[in-house]
Amino acid sequence: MNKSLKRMATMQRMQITGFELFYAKGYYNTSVDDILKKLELSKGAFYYHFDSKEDFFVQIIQNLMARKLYNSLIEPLEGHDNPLTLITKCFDDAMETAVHNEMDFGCILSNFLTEFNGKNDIIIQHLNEIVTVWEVNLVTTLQKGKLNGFLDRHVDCEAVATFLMSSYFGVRTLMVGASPSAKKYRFMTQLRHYLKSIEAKTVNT
Amino acid sequence: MNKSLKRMATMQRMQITGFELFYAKGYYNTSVDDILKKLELSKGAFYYHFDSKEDFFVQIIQNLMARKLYNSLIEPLEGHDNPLTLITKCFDDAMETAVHNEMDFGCILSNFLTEFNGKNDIIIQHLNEIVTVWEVNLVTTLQKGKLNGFLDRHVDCEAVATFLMSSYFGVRTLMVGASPSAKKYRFMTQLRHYLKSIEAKTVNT
DNA sequence: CAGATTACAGACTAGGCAGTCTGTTTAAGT
DNA sequence: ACTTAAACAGACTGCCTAGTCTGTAATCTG
Repeated sequence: MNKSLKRMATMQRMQITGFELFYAKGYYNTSVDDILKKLELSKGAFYYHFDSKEDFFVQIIQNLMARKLYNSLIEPLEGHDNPLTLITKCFDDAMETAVHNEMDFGCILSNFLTEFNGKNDIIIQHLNEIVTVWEVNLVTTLQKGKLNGFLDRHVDCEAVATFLMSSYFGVRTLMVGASPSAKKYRFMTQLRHYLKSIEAKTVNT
Repeated sequence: MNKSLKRMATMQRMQITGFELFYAKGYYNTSVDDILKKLELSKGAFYYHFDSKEDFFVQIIQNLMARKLYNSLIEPLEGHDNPLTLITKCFDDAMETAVHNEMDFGCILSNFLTEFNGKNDIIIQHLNEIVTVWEVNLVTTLQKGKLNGFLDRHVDCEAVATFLMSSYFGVRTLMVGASPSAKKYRFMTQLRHYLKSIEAKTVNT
């Protein structure tokens, strides 16, 4: 096997396992040794490939978390359909995996934002970058929807994006508690209510 | 000074300082020594009054967090006015302190729920108790509002409560990032939109 | 095949952690 | 004033943690 390929493969293996454990147990609550034990690798291997635990996590953000966000919350919004329909389906799908997945610990972004807030500004910056990517995409999608006549002309797309992100972060936190599917259902009914209120008024045409 | 009074006073001092540090730095990221250093007390004092760090935190939940939740999110909803107006003002006030307070690290409940999820079931149980108190109160307030003709007859009060709690948890997480006051403003405009959509339709009377 | 570089292994260090234990001071009761 | 228990002080233990360092096997290169 090519050397640089092997290097990439090992680094990716480490990042995937690291991501799983960090997500499940939290960054500060997961030791480098925990990750290495699961990988059956040694300290030497880890610090050969990464400068520090922090550097390791930053790379996980950029490689794995960014991709995950894109797949679940950005890519589903592409296309020229009604953005409100797309957003509804996108949120529904994202929450559905949470309902059926025992290993779901809430919204990845939201969890880590909470964990690092006030503790590690560098990591917070990297996380905020991803949040911004989502926000920008949401706003763009909404604005396009407005141009295409799906949204009411008076809606503030940035405000809608903030509200949508807030509610999604929050419901994912609530869903880790009891009866996630009931909470999902309740949430979705109200989300539809809200989205309907910013829909283009067909009466006006 | 009476002995039991002194005991209470010391325990309360410890809990207040512990709460501040836990909220700012997280439970797992705050050591008992950190708290004792700020208090200028010793290990002996701490373990004389509390069984363990966990026991200490559970008491903080029951004494300080429960009270804080009541003051900021439950008590303001009392009365026979329009619950939608009360909720709007309640959220606005709760977020306003966050805007002006440098030491705001998001919603206390939401932060700790995230931190302990999957790590400490006992503490999660105690936190969920408080969340339930909030939920029950919200639902009751909304139902009363429906009876009094402020809400549309068809609204699902439990779903509204879930949606409100979600959005509040989430926006508090978002607000710890950049430009909290702008986010607050955007959030509030959309919250009003949403609440208007579940208002009683005066046309029907 | 020789030598150089890569990709690890694992012992080790220094510091932090929750919790224990023994001792000392303070204050209440009599 | 003497006793007794409460309210601490602080050294100590055992364990965990991030990161270092030296050694070694595997692999590529000439």
